[in-house]
Amino acid sequence: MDNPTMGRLLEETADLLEIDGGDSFRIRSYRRAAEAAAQTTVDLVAAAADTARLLEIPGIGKGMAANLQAIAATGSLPLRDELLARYGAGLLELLKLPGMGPKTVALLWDAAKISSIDGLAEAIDGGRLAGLPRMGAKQIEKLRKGIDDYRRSAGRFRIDVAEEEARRIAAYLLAFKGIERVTPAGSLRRGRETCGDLDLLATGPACAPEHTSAAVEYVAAYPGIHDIIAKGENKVSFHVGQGLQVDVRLLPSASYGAALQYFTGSKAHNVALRQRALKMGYTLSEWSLARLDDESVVAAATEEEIYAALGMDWIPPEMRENLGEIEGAAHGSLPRLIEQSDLKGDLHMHTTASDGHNSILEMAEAALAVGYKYIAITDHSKILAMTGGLDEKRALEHIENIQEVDRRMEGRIRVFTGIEVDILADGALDMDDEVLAQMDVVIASVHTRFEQSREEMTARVIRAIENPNVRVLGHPTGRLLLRREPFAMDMGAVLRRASELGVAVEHNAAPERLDLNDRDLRLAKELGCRITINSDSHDARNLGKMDYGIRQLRRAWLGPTDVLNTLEAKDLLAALRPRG
DNA sequence: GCCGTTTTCGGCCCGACTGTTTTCAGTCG
Repeated sequence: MDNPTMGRLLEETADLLEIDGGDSFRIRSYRRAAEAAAQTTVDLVAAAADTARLLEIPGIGKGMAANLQAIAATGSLPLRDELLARYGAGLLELLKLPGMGPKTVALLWDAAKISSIDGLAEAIDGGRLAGLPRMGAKQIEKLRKGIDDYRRSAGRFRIDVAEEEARRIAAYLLAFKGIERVTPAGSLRRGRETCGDLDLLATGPACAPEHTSAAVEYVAAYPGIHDIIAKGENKVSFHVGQGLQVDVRLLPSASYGAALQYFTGSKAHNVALRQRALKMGYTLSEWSLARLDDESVVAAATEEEIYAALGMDWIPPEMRENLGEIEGAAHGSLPRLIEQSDLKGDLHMHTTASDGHNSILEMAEAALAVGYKYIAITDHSKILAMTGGLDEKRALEHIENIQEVDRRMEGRIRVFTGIEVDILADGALDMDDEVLAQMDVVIASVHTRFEQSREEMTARVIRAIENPNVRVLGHPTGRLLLRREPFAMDMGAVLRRASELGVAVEHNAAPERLDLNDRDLRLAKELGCRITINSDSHDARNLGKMDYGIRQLRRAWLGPTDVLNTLEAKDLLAALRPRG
């Protein structure tokens, strides 16, 4: 079992304890320990034999060390099992609904024995919630909408979750003699934000036709399998623990390229490509590109050969949505897409001054190690009290501390001053202008939710970016992927105003956020909006982890010149909207 | 349940919003 899984068990135990009405400080301990388990670099299973080693991890005491040892030994935690037996796993799922916390879950359980999302939906339809404490018409309507949203997103998995699973399975497959290559296809390869299922293509001598049985058995023995859906000659389908469906296909290397092309999609891209093939006298399938007249194979082993035979440049998977890439590839006019190595800095990160895990110096050192030329330190402002957000006095002190580190780095890396200031309900900023005017990078972000109409939300954000101190609009849509609906606003109007003002719009690279969706990013590019991609790191170890965000930018065809933080440090501040 | 003392017990991130509450509980960031 890996550390994140152990952390998840502790986190679920905390949720169950909260539903159970347990001591809030004990619950917090479980959450802290869950976080610690997920974050630590210590291999917990290996360390389980050595209690002292576990106790060195902050947040792990004697009780939690025993819990971790129990998990390492048995794969489960007695307290969690006991609570699960009492309440059922459905309650954990209920907690995922927006506006649904442990108290409400407990109330629904106590008063109506509701123990799952389906049960809740039935109770709402049957009118059984009316009359319960705190269950007015509005509340019930909110729950109904929450269920609809949840069901719509259920079955899809965040790209980083799917990719992590793909990595684990690929490592397992590659350990088999005769499997030489494993490639994820489908929406994961195209870099979509979420994946409905996972397509893994494997090839090598063990995948040759009529010799696959040993490899098929090996795949079916993957330890992470929850249940097997289908097992055939060259394909095994199964669910893994979290419900993700995985299809592993074993393919001969001779047709690997054709299969990769076919299973990468998208459907629209493939349809258009096959039409082009037909016009040229070919037929394209998952096995090969072949001549229509004598069925002789023209290309099949690699994607490059196939696209070349169709008179096209190879197309990066992120572009394969039939949005003009086929014509571009045929004319040799596809743009060069941005790559991680183009980035020279990161303008959004947190330190221990608010809710980050590392000091300014540690962030600077980590950024240097990643190869950046500059960073901006942007801790939260005071309204986010829970994060230890900065008030004016602390913000001014923070500026001095940042400048001190900048001096200490002696030009090896520039450390810019900054803040992530919250946009209040009326569009005012959560900090005095005189203080903001002293910052290099002022990111204005929406965190706090108000019941606001689309018009009010749009006006709120536009008023904020009109403040002359604001240089970047931070994670603009407030999207937490698969969990909450976005702040509803007119993104077109916001992006248009931002481009007029010269305010850069951030694409937050954290995989749970990925703020701007494909459409927003294409619109931003169209409008000539300045775009910056930032990690929003709360931990030095996340600095430089931009791959998911970069892939979103690539999906919108953005190149190095479209993104601000490909600039050198000396050009960056000038390129940002002039201050004040 | 953890931690750091005040060294074996008491503190543990806080403030704002929504809906239902007629004085506040629950959720969120």
